[in-house]
Amino acid sequence: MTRYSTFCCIQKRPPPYIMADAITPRDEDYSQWYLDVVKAAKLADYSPVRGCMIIRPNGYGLWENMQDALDKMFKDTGHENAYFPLFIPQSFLAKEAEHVEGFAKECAVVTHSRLTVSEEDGELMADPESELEENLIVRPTSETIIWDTYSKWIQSWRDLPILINQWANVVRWEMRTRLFLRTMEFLWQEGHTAHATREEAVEEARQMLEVYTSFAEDFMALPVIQGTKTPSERFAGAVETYCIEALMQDGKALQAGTSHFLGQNFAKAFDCTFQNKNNELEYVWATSWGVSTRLIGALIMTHSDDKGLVMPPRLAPTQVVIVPIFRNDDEKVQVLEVADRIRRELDTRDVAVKLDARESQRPGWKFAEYEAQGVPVRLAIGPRDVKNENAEIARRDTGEKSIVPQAGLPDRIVALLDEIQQSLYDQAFSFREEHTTEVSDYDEFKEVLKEEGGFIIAPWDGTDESEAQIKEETKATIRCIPFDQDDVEGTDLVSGKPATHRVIFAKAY
RNA sequence: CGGGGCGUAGCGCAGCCCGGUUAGCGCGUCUGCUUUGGGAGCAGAAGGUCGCCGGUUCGAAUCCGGCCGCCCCGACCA
Repeated sequence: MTRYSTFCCIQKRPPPYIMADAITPRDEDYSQWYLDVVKAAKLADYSPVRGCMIIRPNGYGLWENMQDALDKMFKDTGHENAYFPLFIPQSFLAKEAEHVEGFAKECAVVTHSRLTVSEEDGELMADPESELEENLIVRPTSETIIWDTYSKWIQSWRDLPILINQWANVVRWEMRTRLFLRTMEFLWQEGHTAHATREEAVEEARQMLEVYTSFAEDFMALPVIQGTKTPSERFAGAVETYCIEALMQDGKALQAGTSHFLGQNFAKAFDCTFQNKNNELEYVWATSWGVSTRLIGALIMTHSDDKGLVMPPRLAPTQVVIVPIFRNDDEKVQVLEVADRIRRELDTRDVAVKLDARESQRPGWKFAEYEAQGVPVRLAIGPRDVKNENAEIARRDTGEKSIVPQAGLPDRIVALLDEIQQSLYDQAFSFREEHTTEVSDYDEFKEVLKEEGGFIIAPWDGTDESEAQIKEETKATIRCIPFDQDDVEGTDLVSGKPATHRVIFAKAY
């Protein structure tokens, strides 16, 4: 159908030039590269409070698109949104033994309700008179307040299941923070469901892991491996934690989403029972599942390059930017007419398109700026293009540029966005394949870990001791036990005992 | 909590060792003209209680003491 299907590359990559926001190359300092990209792409800023971040419009736009896609998937699987409070009575957290142990060390505690001016030094201080009768904690996660509530909502099997999600912020007082990857306050969604049977709850937890997998792969272009967490990596209070694990460009693993089968632990802690069809009183079965703004960190570290952010088209707040080029008013009128016509055409095709007609910045500046910000496709239209009825297309992922006719441009762009989406996935998938190694002995394990990192598949005897020893000696942890394991061969790397599972080891974020 | 680094203009830094004109440079900002197909050029301008408190001194960004904050690397974690 498309008459002009051949892209002609008219120019190679431009030589490096001095950039306003220089980005440290990845192979020089990966950690600094990440911070430079976040800054150059205007995703986030540091806040006056250590460990917190200001999410800028570019970053928040990404999050909004993630929310839209996920929210639709949650609704399609029967969930409803609700909102539970930020403040939780301190006593609630103590009710589930493992849960309190897991979170007690990182809770922000509210002890007073007002400020007053000190008589001694005139400084503002918490008013001693206003000390709360019971401390409040800022939610690190909402299981406790939700199960307190569910215990009031649920009496009968007729009240089940409850399938609720909430979009919220949570606070975990972290020692060491990194923008998006680990911040003291972060945005997330947390699903909390209540079920009549164990089977149904397990099925729910597995279903939501599938939802996360689809989201990661189809929207983020992020290939992930599904599996189960080992007991040591399990969520505090869960019976089983399922996860999706992704591999970043530096060879480190990142947990991209978790889904927990909570058994009856929280039901017991909050006395949440129901009468079943046999007229027996039974504890409710639970799940919880979440993904956070950390996914933005995953997205950055999976696709971006030394020129800045690379966004997958399906999540990009701006998918196409049009940069007009002109030297005088005559050219301006002609160029903008064409540029705006193309903008409208793309708009009717539901392409998120932006025409940047600002005259305060020059075209070259805009090229660099949108590349740093990761906009998937750039169209440049100048006097030559008006005359020849062409446009210049540049794709962010490969840097490829081509001159194409204006006729049929919307179709071409829509197809190109899909192509870029797929190409990003393929590239990330190949990278993961190339950096996944199967080993059978400990020396080989250490060698691979040291030389190239990545995912290392190895036999494990299922004991905490082996896992702990390997972590102690190499810093690598078991990221997950992949699903569907039949015959497991080989022996544990350190104990030499017969393996019970083949697991994925990696250094992790 | 350990190790390292840093606080001087909106941002990035120099000056500090060896105290002494009016605290300087780059980027950015503002004005004007020329420019505009890969981060423009020239000319001019604005912008600072040198992190905070105290001490030494005729005189402190600089020396001394204390405090505070932030970033990076580790231990802990999504």
